[in-house]
Amino acid sequence: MSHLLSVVVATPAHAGLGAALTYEHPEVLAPGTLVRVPLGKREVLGVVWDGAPLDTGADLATRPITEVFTPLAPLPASWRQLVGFAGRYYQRSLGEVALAALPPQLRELNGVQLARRLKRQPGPATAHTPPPVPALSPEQTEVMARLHTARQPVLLFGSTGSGKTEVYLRSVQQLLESDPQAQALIMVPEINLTPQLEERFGERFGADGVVAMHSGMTPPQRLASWLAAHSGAARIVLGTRMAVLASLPHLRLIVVDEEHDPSYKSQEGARYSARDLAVYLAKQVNDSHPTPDGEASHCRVLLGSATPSLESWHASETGRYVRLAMPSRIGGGCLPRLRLVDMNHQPRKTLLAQPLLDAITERIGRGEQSLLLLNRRGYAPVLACHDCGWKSECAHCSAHRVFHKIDRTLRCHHCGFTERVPRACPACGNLDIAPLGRGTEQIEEHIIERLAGVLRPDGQPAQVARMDADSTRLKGSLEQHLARMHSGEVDVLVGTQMVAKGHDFRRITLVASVNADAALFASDCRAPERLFALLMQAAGRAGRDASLGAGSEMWVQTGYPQHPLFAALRQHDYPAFAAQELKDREAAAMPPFAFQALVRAEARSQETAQGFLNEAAALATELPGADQVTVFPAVPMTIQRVANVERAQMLLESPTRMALQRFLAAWQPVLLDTRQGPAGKGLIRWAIDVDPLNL
DNA sequence: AGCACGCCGACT
DNA sequence: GTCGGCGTGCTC
Repeated sequence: MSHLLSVVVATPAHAGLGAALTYEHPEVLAPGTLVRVPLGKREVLGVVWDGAPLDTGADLATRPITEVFTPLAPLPASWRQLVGFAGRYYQRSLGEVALAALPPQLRELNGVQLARRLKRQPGPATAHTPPPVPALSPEQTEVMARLHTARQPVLLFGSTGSGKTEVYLRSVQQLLESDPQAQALIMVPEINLTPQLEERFGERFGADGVVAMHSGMTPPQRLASWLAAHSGAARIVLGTRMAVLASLPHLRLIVVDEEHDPSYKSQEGARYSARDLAVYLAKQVNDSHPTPDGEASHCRVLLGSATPSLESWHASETGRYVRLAMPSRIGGGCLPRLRLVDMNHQPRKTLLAQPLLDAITERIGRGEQSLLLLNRRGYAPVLACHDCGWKSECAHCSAHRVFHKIDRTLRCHHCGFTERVPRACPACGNLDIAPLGRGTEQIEEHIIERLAGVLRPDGQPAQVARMDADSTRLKGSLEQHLARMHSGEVDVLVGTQMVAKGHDFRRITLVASVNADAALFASDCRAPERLFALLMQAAGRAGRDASLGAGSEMWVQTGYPQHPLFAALRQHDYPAFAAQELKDREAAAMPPFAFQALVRAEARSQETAQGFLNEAAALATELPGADQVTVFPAVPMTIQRVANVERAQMLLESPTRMALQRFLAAWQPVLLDTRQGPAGKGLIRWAIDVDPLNL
């Protein structure tokens, strides 16, 4: 006698298969069990899902499950609920989300190999002597006390340097001590930030119970971490957004550090927000373990930021989240003073204003470090001919190729197309072609020139370094850069936003944003919020050493010094900035007061891409929820063409999340049909992005 | 998504 | 004569 079971496999929503397939097996298997099943001519990894199979739909014979991964415990209910929710909410198939959440190597192993891997798991923890734990500040103590009683998600609003990490460490410590099984998940926005976090947690709790999870790990490492988390051996999981989809059977604490960071929103595959899923997951864990001793099994979420997302800030205003503030820097260090340079009063084409150069020079003489920020790598964003107006456009994208002086190339940052810089204008032969605008390479070159002859206290000439995606491409070179910075070898560091994030440089007393204006007037409604966060975060790099803090400064070069954003920045007043932004958002009916989704389409021609979207929209007017959803006409994306593919998008807006969700769910089959019909001819692909960050 | 089948151009 | 391009169709 065979039993019929629902099994989820990695099929995308457009494959025309149901959410789960039906297979047979001599025994009933618990939901969450990993299995290997035949699918067409191949064998794939699958997960037994909850609920009896629905009718198979077609009159196909059900096939038997090939193999059951018996040594592995079934994936927990909270994980299945999370995956189910993510699939529904972000409009992807269950199988796609479920299988993407598993370590890729799991697909390649059979049961025997897996059993071998499991045996290789580390044995009992080696003894660990915890280091002396620093005393908490009054603010930290207060926060720890209030954390304990909060039942909702907590927004930890703490300035840079206020000791948020110590609060995370203490929360983990209390958890591990109070519950011998409990697990904690700590997320950071970037891979770069995991090593230093791993070190801090390893030092405090012993390296045995700590594993990392991010896309920079090798497949065997990822499998090992995943297995350690799934078996419960790993008590602490540190990782990037993907870690929220790990299997953590005893999860009791989730920390989302720098919760405002857009990196938490995935930009391919299922476009999920790891921060939002973290909040959902904690709620799931709590709802599925309603134990009377609630306290012990309660799963907390802690969202930390000095500049929270407006979504989280709003939730903490309405009481959905509890807001706990830590306004002071540890050790009494103060936040840097803002110095605005009005570029209208500088000679035209000034790269770095004289007063800024003087301030940097002065610091070099004192043995202090400076940080120059510019969000453009390369030497100049465009190369242009003064005579005929030729510009270094990419042949395959609607974008300029960036001039990289170091290797004399023009590079497209979107498709990678690279050529040597032409000697003369390719259009008219004129020799007078010149860079337009500035990038990190140019700033580096310029500052080296301007600091010629400037000496450090030790009598050595000033050292300048550049840190961006180009200078850190090679393995280990990021670590090298950081080490040179920490050792004090470098006096001035020029870099893109990667230098603004998280790194704790002790001797920086000056941070300068070379050109902030592009972000000030971008059409995207989130641009000011991002700029504010970036500048605050950058400012946080300065004066971390309290003895130097008093003289630390944040310089901003701008053509619009009266912009209200700078007034709030001067006071380090995020609440004032957020209040103003939220007022504007409410008036404009933008998130978090409205809910959005984007449908994106790619085709060889713009007409095809837009035609598909507009046709699908025309067929959607009667769908459930349509009366509460505004569907805007399809428009070309900001960068319309990438690698010879035309891109269009369509914005959807609704005053309620529910209506938008209902509408999207009903619309998906329509989009699939449209894809098959005449309007879908020539379409390359399409995708839905719920709660998009970049419009 | 994979992996088949299927029908038209340049190679041993 | 075959190898191979990617267009359409199917998978419990």
